[in-house]
Amino acid sequence: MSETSLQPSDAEEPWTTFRDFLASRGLRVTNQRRAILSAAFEAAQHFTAEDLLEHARAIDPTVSRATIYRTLPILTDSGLIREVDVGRDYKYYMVHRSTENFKAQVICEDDDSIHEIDAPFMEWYGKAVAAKLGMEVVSQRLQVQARYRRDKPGEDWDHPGGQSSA
Amino acid sequence: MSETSLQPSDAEEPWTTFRDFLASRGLRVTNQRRAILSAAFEAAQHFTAEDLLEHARAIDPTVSRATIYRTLPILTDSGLIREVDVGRDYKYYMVHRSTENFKAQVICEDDDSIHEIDAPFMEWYGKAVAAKLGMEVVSQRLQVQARYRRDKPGEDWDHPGGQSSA
DNA sequence: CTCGATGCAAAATTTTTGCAGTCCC
DNA sequence: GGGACTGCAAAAATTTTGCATCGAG
Repeated sequence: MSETSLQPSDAEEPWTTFRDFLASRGLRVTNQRRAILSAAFEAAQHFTAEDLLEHARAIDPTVSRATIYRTLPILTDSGLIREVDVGRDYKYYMVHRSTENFKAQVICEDDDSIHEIDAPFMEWYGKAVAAKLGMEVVSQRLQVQARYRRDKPGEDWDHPGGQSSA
Repeated sequence: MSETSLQPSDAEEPWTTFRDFLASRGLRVTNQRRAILSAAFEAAQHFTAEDLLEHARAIDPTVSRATIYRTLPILTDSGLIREVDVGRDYKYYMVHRSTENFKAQVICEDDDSIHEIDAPFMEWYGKAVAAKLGMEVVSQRLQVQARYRRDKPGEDWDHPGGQSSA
């Protein structure tokens, strides 16, 4: 599908969205929040609170761990960031690239990279299942844990270039 | 509580499996491990390590928190227990009822109950997607977070009666 | 100015680990 | 009897919170 993966304008959109969201909640725009947002969107893959702290500090050294933890819920509420559970450890987050299409996540166990695949009918399926139980869908995800058959190295924060959208 | 509360044979099978698994690994059979296994299978829903400790102690008061944490990995390795991520807190585990069919999990946000629904074609889909990426599936899950439209109370450990398998 | 936001550090939670005693095989 | 297993308690690791100060609007 049309994937405007990395374009200068991409850095604008999240910020606009975030700024509007803050305004709508009567929250304030601060340098720390801006730095945290930027750091999150610089991440090629999922990240932990600690990862985010490190990268946000690279942008604004005054960012503290407490602020990271206080900002993360705001970001998830805004829909810009999403929680995911990759490994079995801490909490992981990742940028919510598209709100439009439902994506299946293929999580590579070799390098923990995440590939997002369009799976539109999946969304329909979830709704049907929930409806059968008399419920309504809040969110859903299809996660496939898999591993490469050949050694294709994955890209993380520190290894730019990694992009995955089949 | 009583051991064979649900079905007489149900209490046997997991234990046989577990015993064999322990033997295959050269691990020993202890009262604590037996109590922990029983407690896990008494759970109607998912549970945390702390929940498991409480219920295991009801069976064998000598069970310690450390042993719970040391046994949990063994249980997951054996395939009898499975990790799930329901809310956003601690680790949750639940009994791995069926290895046969792929199940979609409908997680109710109102009461955190989990309904497992057969979704066989989902498995096929995951395999296809992974194959397209040159990977092979290790495991997969479809989780649907939903909420009731009417207040249908959920069943937890202490509230027997809750069963869900559509 | 006003009140939200932040940093720091202490606290709260969940999970892990060292050690000495216990008990399965 | 040997070595795995356990309980206890201290330690780690992650996330939360109180308080004084700072800064956005």
